Amino acid sequence: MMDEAKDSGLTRIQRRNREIILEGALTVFAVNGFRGTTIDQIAAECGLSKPNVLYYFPSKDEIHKTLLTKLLDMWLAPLENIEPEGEALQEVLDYVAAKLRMSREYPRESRLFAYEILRGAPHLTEILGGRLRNTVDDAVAVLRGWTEAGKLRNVDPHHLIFSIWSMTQHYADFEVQVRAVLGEGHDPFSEAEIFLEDMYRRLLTP
Amino acid sequence: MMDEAKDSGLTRIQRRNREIILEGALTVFAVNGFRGTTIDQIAAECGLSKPNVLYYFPSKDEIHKTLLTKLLDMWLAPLENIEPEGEALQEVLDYVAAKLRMSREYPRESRLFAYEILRGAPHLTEILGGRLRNTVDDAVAVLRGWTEAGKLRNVDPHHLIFSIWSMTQHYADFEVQVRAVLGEGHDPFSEAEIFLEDMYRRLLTP
DNA sequence: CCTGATCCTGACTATTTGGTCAAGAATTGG
DNA sequence: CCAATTCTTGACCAAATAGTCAGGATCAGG
Repeated sequence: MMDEAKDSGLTRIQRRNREIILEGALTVFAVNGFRGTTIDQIAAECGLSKPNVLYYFPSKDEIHKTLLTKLLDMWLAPLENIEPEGEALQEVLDYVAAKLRMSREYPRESRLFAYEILRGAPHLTEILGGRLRNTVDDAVAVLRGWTEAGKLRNVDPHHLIFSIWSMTQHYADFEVQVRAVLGEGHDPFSEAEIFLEDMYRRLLTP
Repeated sequence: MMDEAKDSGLTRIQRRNREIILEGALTVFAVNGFRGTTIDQIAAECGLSKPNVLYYFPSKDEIHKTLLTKLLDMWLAPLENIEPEGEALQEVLDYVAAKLRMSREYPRESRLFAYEILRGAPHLTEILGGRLRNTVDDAVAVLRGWTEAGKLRNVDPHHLIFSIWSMTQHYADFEVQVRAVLGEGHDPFSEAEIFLEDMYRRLLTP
């Protein structure tokens, strides 16, 4: 077997089963967290035997790390897609909307990261201070540029980003609470969309 | 031994040791979550033996539940302290500030709740739909009143509350991330205080 | 259809962990 | 100062859990 790039050295079956395992593991980790998840649960979730799961991944740790790094791109993409040449306010509003949409469509990913950060991010330490920080720094620079050009009201760009993260992810991570408080007959996400658009428009319009 | 109210039926030693255990358990649960915490860790944290911990509480579950219910009052107090007769905007700003201060001073409590909600809140189900929801409903009514009286700009009161919760608790729950992104030389909480005051003032001023 | 490689699993081990218990140590009240 | 009560713990148990392994099933290429 040759050892080309990334996935190329893998059998069809390997590719498929690794995918199945990551998919199932994501579901279980998102509900129970790392420590609360057992390999048996993952195996059951994907309809494989436990030894079979461990045939494709050497350990529970490895499954978890693989998931986190694999999903980080997706999670950071909207921030990287901010277009410095775009219309400032609209770019931010688009980012907020994109982030909220991700919380709605990928709540498992949101929870996976939430659990990991809560634990102190043992599997993400380098990334937090490295790639993530760089990405944020870039975005911060763009925001500052817009502010200096008078296109945005002057607010602390770091905390602006934190606010967007926390508010959008809240609807995925704390969904139980949100639903309990709202009761029946609410669509948290579409209400949030309206609220957030209004909020950031008001906050950032010069 | 007679069985009067709450704590009264307890020895001095019982009161003291239960307190020590809850204190130590809070520290450990806040870092590792429920499933990630072992009774041994709790025992070590408080300098007691494991059987001794289990002499004062029948199970790990019970320690956790006791902590959650005990701390819920504290956690909800600021929301209950909103004064309908007060000056609307200032009341909300005070609430935000109080909530942020709690994140700074009681990060363990914040994380304890965050972990619990993330898990789906098995130890808080009744409370979420009961007491919490009522408290929020009351606050929502007050906010609506202020809005109708023209004292606050018209925003969805539920989502206003969610936004305050998520943004303030973010600084406790996701502290690792916040610090990694900001780097050295920042005081996240005092920066957040400025940002949040500005944000909510702007959002809510009619 | 044959053979070597890949895939899969039942049975197993070692460790961790929640919880028990009997017996000794300390404390309390009379 | 004595006895009853309360407190503490070493030793233990049963269940859960991460991970192993030998051998059988399946598959891909020739």
